[in-house]
Amino acid sequence: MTNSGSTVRDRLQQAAVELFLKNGFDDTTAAQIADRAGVTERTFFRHFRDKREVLFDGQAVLADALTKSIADAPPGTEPLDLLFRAFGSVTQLIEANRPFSKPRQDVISATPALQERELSKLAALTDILAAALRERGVPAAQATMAAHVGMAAFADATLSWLENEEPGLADRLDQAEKALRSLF
Amino acid sequence: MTNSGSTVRDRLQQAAVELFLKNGFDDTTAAQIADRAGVTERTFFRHFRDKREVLFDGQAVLADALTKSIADAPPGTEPLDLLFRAFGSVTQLIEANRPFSKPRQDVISATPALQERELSKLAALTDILAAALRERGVPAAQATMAAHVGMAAFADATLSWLENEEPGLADRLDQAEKALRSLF
DNA sequence: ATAGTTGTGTCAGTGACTGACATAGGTGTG
DNA sequence: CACACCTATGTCAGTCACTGACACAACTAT
Repeated sequence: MTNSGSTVRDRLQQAAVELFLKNGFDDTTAAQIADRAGVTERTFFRHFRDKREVLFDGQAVLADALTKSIADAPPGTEPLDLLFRAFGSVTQLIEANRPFSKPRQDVISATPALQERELSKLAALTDILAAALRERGVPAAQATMAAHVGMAAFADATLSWLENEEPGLADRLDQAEKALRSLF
Repeated sequence: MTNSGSTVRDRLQQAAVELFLKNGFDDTTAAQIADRAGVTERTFFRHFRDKREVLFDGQAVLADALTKSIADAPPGTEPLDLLFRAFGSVTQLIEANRPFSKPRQDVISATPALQERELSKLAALTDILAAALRERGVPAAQATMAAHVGMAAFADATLSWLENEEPGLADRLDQAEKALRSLF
C-alpha cells in the first residue's frame, strides 16, 4: 500500500492513457497497465469493471455541476434555456481539463470499442439531464426531447473544441444553439 | 452444407434469440448458439464479428428506406419535416417486424452490454440521416442537430411502442414530434 | 477437367474477466 | 494494549470471447 503519493486508481488511469497512446487500445493488455502502475492485473479489475472503463471517470463531477445549475436557475426559465445555461456554467471547468481530456479523446477517437462506451456515458448523462428538467416540472416527454437535443449540441461543441482549441467552447456552444434554433 | 432450407446465418440468429431469452445473454456462450444452429463456434464468429452483433442486423434496410424517403421528398421541405416524413414512411415496415423485434428488444433491455451496442447503431443511423440531409443542401451544423433531434424522437417512439403495441407507432411519432416542437 | 472461390471444421493460442482464498496494514473498541 | 474487524491487495485457477493458420469439401467459371 501507500506506494507513493498518488492513489492506485490514479496511477492506473495515467498508465492506461500512456500505453493506449503509445501502442493503441487493442495492443495494450490490462496486465501491462497494472504492471506500469505497480499492481497486479487483478487489482486493475477491482478498480475498473472492464478495460474500457479506466478512461471514463470524470462524469460524476460534470453531472453534478449541470444538475445544480439546472436546479438553481430562476423560475420560469424555458427548458432549452435551462440546458444552455447549465452548459455555459461548465465551460471553464471543461476547458481547464483539456490537458487530460485531449489525449483521452485521441485514444477514444481511434478505438471503436471506446466510442461505444462513450455513447453509453453520454446517454446516461442525457438521462440525468432529463431527470433534472422533470424535477423542475418540465413534462416528461418534453424533458426527454430537450435533454437529447441539448446533449447533442453540447457533445458536438465539446468534440469540435477538443480537435481545435480556437474558437473557445462557449463560442462553439452558441454556434450549436443557433444551428438548433434555426431548425424551428 | 445446405443443412436445411434456411441459411446458417438465419439459424444462428434464431438460436441466439432463443437462448438469450431463456438463459440471458451473459449465461449463453457462443458455442451453445453455434451448437443449436448446427455449426461450430468458429463459424459463428465468421458470420458475426462478436457475440452481440448477432442481434443487430436489420439496420441496412431501415437506413435505405429512410435515406430514399429523404431524397425523394418535394423540394423546399424543411429539415425536420424531411425527417418525420421519412419516419412516417417506415412505420408499417417496423410494425410488420414486431414478432422479431419485440423479443429482440426484451433481450437488449435486460443486458447493458447490448444496450451499448444499440446506442452505437443508433449513432450510426443518425450519421446516415445527417448525410442524407446534407445531400439535400441542409447546412452541416443544422443537419447534425436535426438528425440527432429526429433520431431521439424516432427511437423514443419506437421503444415505447415495443413496450406497448397501442397506440400505434405513427401516433407515437406524432406525439414525439409535438413534444419536440413545443420546446421552441 | 481444372483451377479458383466460398463456407466450414479443427486446433492451438491470447487475453479479458471472475471467484475463492490468503494476507497485510490500518482502525476501532474493550 | 490486545483483540476483532475491515479494506486493499496478491495469488491462483478457471471460463469464455475471439483470432490465426491450415485443411477440406462443394460449388463456379473457364
